[in-house]
Amino acid sequence: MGITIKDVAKKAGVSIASVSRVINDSKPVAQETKEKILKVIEETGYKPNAMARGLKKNESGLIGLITPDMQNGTFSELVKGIESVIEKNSMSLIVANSKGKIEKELKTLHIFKEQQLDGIIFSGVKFSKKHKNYFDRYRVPTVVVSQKFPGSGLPHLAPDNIEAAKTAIEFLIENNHRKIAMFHGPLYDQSSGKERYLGFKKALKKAGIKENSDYVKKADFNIDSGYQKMQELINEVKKLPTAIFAASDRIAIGVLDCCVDNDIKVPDDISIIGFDDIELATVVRPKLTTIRVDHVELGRKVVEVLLAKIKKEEVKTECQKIDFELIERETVKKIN
Amino acid sequence: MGITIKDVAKKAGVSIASVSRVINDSKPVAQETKEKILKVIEETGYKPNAMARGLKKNESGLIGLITPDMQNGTFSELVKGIESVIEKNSMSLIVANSKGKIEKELKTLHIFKEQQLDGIIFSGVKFSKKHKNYFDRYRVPTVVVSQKFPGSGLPHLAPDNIEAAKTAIEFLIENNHRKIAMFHGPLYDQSSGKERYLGFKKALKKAGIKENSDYVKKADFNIDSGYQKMQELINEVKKLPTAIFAASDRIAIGVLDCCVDNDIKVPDDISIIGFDDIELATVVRPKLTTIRVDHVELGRKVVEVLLAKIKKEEVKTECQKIDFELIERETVKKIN
DNA sequence: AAATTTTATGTAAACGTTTACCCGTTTTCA
DNA sequence: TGAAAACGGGTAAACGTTTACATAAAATTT
Repeated sequence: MGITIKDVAKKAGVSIASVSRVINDSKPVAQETKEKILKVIEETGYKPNAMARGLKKNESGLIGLITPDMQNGTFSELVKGIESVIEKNSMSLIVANSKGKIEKELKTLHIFKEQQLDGIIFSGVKFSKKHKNYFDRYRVPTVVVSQKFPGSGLPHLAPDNIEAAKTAIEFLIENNHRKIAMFHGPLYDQSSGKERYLGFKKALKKAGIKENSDYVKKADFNIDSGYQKMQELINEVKKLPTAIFAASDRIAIGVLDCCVDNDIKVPDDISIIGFDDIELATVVRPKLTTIRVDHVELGRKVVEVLLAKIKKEEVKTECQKIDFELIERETVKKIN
Repeated sequence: MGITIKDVAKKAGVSIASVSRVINDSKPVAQETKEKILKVIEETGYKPNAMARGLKKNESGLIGLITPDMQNGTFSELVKGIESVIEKNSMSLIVANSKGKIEKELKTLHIFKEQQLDGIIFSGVKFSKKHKNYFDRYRVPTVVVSQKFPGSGLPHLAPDNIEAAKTAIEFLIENNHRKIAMFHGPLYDQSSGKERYLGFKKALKKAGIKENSDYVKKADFNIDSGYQKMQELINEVKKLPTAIFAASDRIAIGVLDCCVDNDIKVPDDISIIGFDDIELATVVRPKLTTIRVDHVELGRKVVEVLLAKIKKEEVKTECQKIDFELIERETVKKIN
């Protein structure tokens, strides 16, 4: 079928060893021979078979990414970052969408194991016993992104959610907001949702503001959920807060929608601040003030850590922090 | 290092052939032996090495997707469709982002070739001589998605852009719009941009409306470009059209933005209709009337065709059409 | 009961690489 | 000039599978 190293060797009148040596330049080969071989490779369009090579060298040149959600908006940035460094090392990326289902995650991990992936970038929602079993059993180099999985022993990169949330709230406080609501995400242990909530509490405490439990709601990270929670808030509460901190831009946009439908003016009647800075944030009117996390950089760093782990370098398992930045747009009112 | 078929065989006291047979159940094995082997596999957590298998069977279980843009909004739907059927066949998906750069595309194709991918889903912007050379030389099963590449001889799936565009325009005409503008995309031969433009012309002709060349502009498929072209239109033209057909939702949203900034009311002063139905379309206010293309289905069908091609079944190279649907929302005014 | 078929299993040769090991030439240097 | 070192390149053994072929045992037929 395809052209193999043997064909090249024969055509060039050398041994396969020599061909292999020039391909990988793993050992010196006489200039003349080298050129002969290169020419044949050029002519025949020979490409080494990665499976054979992988079998021999025990590496596949493949990195796998497991994500709960490709719709996410931050996903494509993350991948951009990942690809940029993966490519430099001439590896390829396999993506799999787990939809947040543990079963799907585990299944994908199995496939990845079979495919002999060199490393895995794991972005899950929850870290279960089953995950732990898996990672303990098959020791594929893995790094976790975004979420924290305590007890996994896996290195882990994420923005400093606590600090970032604190920054958002402090911004509101600086602008004289006192009645601040928060719509946080699911509160799994050490999840980004929880951390953002912690940051919220911390900032409030520091400013000596008492948390009002009527103003705190759990949402899922999507638009509909944001809308729904806002509607609940409007129905339940006598006096609306002056500002709402949403744990994601999607939630924030749902809130915004709901305000429009209820004739609540943003930011005049109520201020909103989001998290992530996805594309939607600039498309919506008024444009969303939010916390921007550099997911391209996140992607890059993740792969760097992963590569280090693959090379068996020592890698610290604590969280590495990614930069964030408050992006001031149009949804926060400066109160006098 | 890892557990191999040999280890399993030894532990179970059988030959590796038997183990292989129960893994693939390629030949009958006595119930008793089978159970013994299965037990050992269970205990050891043995996973067959896909590289070794691939080397032998000459297939990798990998499908590659080359896309110019993962940011696209339709991308994640496409992948969802692709994954759903890929998964059923226990294969995996490799994605690569070409950013529309031919060099990157070619490079990726080379990597895919090395990795012995079983098939390629190619979504490019332009089909060059170099692409042709490539596909002629390495005959990897490939199907093209979205764009049409005349002369490539590759099977190809896409929505019926001409009909879809025609439907959009006819909807405007039914609602008594006569002065209709179009912001189309790049007009490469048989590109989706061109086809949508053709549909526009066709509908106009059928209704006996003369095309006004001042109203036709080339945009790129993004928000900024839509904004810019709209601004040009406003500056250049004495009398604005009553409706604008944008070749993508992103263009449409740029137009919408520009209208807001110029105090043009949508849809009262001007109507807008988009194409794709990405998430943004429902987030923007007023919500965008658009042509929805079922990209999940597109993804599914693409893989089905690809799988057929991999199995060397005869596949027609003509375009296969994907359903579309006009989604009426809030940006088109019904004129009396 | 012998001859035949069926069934279950094992043996060994591929698949296309990389690489340890070997050997013959040439160069270097005392 | 001869011994040692350096160099270039070949041979063959792995890597972990699948599978054609062979063979022994069991089941079936005559």
